[in-house]
Amino acid sequence: MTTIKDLARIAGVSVTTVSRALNGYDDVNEETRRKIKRVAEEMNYRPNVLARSLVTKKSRSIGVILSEINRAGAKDAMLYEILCGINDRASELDYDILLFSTNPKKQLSKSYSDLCKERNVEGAIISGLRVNDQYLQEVAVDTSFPCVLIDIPAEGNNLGHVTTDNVQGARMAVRHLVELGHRNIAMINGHNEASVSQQRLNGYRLELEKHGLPFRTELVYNGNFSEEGGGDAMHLILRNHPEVTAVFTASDLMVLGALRAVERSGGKVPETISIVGYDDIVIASYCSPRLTTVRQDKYEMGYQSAQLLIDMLEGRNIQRKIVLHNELIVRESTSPLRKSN
Amino acid sequence: MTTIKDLARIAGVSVTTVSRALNGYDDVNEETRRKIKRVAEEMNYRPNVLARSLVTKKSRSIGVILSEINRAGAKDAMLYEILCGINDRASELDYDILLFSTNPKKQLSKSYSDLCKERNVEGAIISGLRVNDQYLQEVAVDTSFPCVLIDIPAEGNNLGHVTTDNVQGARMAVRHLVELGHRNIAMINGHNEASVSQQRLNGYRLELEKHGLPFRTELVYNGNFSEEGGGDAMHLILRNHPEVTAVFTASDLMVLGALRAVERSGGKVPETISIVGYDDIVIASYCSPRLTTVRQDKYEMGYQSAQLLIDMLEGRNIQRKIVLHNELIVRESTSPLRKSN
DNA sequence: CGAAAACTCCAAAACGTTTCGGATTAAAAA
DNA sequence: TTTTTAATCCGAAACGTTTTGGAGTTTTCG
Repeated sequence: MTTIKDLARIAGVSVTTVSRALNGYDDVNEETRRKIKRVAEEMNYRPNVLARSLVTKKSRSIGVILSEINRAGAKDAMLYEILCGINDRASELDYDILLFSTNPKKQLSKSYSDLCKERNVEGAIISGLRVNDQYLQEVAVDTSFPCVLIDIPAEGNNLGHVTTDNVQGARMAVRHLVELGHRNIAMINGHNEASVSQQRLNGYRLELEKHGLPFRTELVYNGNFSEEGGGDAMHLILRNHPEVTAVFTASDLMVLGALRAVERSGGKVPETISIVGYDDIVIASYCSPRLTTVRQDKYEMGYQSAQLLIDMLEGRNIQRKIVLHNELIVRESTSPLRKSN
Repeated sequence: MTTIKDLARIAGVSVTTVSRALNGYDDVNEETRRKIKRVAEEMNYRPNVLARSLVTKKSRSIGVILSEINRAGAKDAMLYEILCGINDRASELDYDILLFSTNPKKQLSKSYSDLCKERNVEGAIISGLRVNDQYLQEVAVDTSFPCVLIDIPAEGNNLGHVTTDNVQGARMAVRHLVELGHRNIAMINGHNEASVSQQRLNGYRLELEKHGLPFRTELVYNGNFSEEGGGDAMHLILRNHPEVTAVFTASDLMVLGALRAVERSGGKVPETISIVGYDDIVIASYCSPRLTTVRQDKYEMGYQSAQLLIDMLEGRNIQRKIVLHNELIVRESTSPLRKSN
């Protein structure tokens, strides 16, 4: 590897001058600069980022912490799309991405922020934390490290936050069902430690009340955001609440499980029961029936996260909270209430 | 940030001793070591990886170059699963992952290997390159940089290579169709610049010949690995070759498009035409009909890539070529040839 | 008891950059 | 002509580690 010293020697100038020439300072003669650039080109010189970062304290890299990035995630590909967005924007702005995984072993010995500091990333984007994760406290307290959280509301000095409007999303879903004539609408939620669950539940309640329908806690089941959990929840709903003709589900993945449960019980979607999901994952438009769902733009969430974090890193003072809108996609898993129900 | 100097000062020893104590050298008194460790703990000391790497020349990080990591990839989530595998193994072995994207702009100004050298990764895993990519030459010539290629056969000093047995996979698919009674079997392939396409085509031909069936080039269409391309190819097959009763397709994604084309033409899968896909992407088991396909273990490919690269980095002399087996998954998109065809 | 060996420790150099504070020379102004 | 100013350049320090090559003690052994 050729270093800046080699360049200096060959070009017959000092190391300082090479550095300043290559970095575009204006106290170097244009002719000298040209010569240095030529030599650098010829010798295929690449500055060593480690050395540079060591002195400038800027690594131009950001950490991406995706909790539970595992094969199961392939089903909804949510993390993938978020990652794509982050990657695209970061790369446009010439930042590199360090991917941190958090396997259980590490989690015990090293906190995320230690991980980040050690690796000299300038900031981090974090997704998939539960609201009671200990790291949240850590990050909120330690204001020295810039973070952007995805789908976790948190205030703090060096904290940013991007999410979608989950209340609005849930309301759209419920309104759609109400407009189709449904009155007994259950909900399959994720789990209580997810901020999005709390918000979607809230939206569900608000929209019901707006239409003068009672909010009944016994109609809300948690499916833990998993296919299996969704199936179990649906099973309970069918068994315990035969009056229910529609259910709002907090993720498409859970709908997939619910679909099976309905089938097993001899019912049919949407004929005997309407379901609206959340996320608009890829499978949603390929499975049968195709899912009516609330689309979240995961890619955009990633893209905006990267933008926000880098804005923060570079000292631009902008809105630290970004809320994206959702969109209701009507497909085949919902239909008007039939008299026969 | 507390540095090693701070520790030395507080602990009352030299910087050297702190370094050696923390790194487990045995020329430091156990009592001294304990004290140093205690101080380090108290001051929440984290070694600066930049500084360390600068002198050791080891960054304990690997680059992952996924060409075309974009939202479209969410459909098959292949890259995601590969990435998961890489991530899991790398993290188990305590390596960090630097994610490199290759947008067209950068590609022109900087080659992958420059990118890697500049960023001081010790080696790279590369996926998604076409066999005629200029970087392949680059990488084959420049033996100084350890690389593992996924699905690209290449020999070289510092080169590793993991793939699945595409010939065998294709043969299984075709044999399955033959055993179902089909005689006129078309193929929808990817594109000619993909190594896997070449191999699958080869497997298709070999298996046909084994069963005494003619290999007819006019029955092979390229669908460019895209849903749309698969649809177009299927359209042509249906129009030009009404005798065809089964098609082997080089990716599930293309099957999805083909399914639509069949539907538009008034046919039905598998009743009027049988299709077997490749990859076993997530959608394959959710779409309708569920896809008979050749499963590749993408996660394992990633996992093995990481293992192989790190073996190479750490000087272990092992087999540089890893070929995983595929598995035929029979679902609903294939059925025995009917007399009515 | 003296020499060798073992045990602890450390100063300084090195890694490849950037940056600070001038120094030298040439051009412009007085 | 002398003084300012502008244009170029450079030496040395700094970033936070690891490593080299010893040096000073203490222990062991003949």
